[in-house]
Amino acid sequence: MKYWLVKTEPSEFSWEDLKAAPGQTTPWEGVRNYQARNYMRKMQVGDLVFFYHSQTNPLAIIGIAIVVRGAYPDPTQFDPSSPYFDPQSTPENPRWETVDIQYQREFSAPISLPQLKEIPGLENMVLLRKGSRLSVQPVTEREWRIVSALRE
DNA sequence: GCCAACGTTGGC
DNA sequence: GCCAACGTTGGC
Repeated sequence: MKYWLVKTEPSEFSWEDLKAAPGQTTPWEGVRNYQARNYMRKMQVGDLVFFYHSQTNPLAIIGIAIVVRGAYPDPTQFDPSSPYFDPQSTPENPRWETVDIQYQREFSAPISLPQLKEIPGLENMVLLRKGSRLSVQPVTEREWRIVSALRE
């Protein structure tokens, strides 16, 4: 099993949206970055995912989701009415993929970015690296244990 | 709203 | 294949 972190602007798709989704499950659509896509390709059913809110207050990890379906072509790339439409992508040769994630648990309180920066052992976490913009990131097992131990 | 960091595009 | 220009992300 592997561990991951996904970033989202809550004005686009929030933790509350995930909880309210049918089956508390959503396709993680709209990722249009090759590195992030490549990580999604490595995601397997049962992998755990930190859910992080960006561009908001507080900047924080809110809870944990679980991968319930591994990578498959992101349907929004074929939909001309979608903001994620990619005219260069075809069903025969799709460029972008998505995974399905499901709500797993919510932390008793969000773990904020400033707080994470204080915690020994997280110095190399991708989220905390300067200029890191990756919206889908790997988390090491050790980082996962340190962060999840901060909350019930 | 600013701006640093990063990714992508396209001329050459 | 280089790299300047441009667009986007995201913390502050």
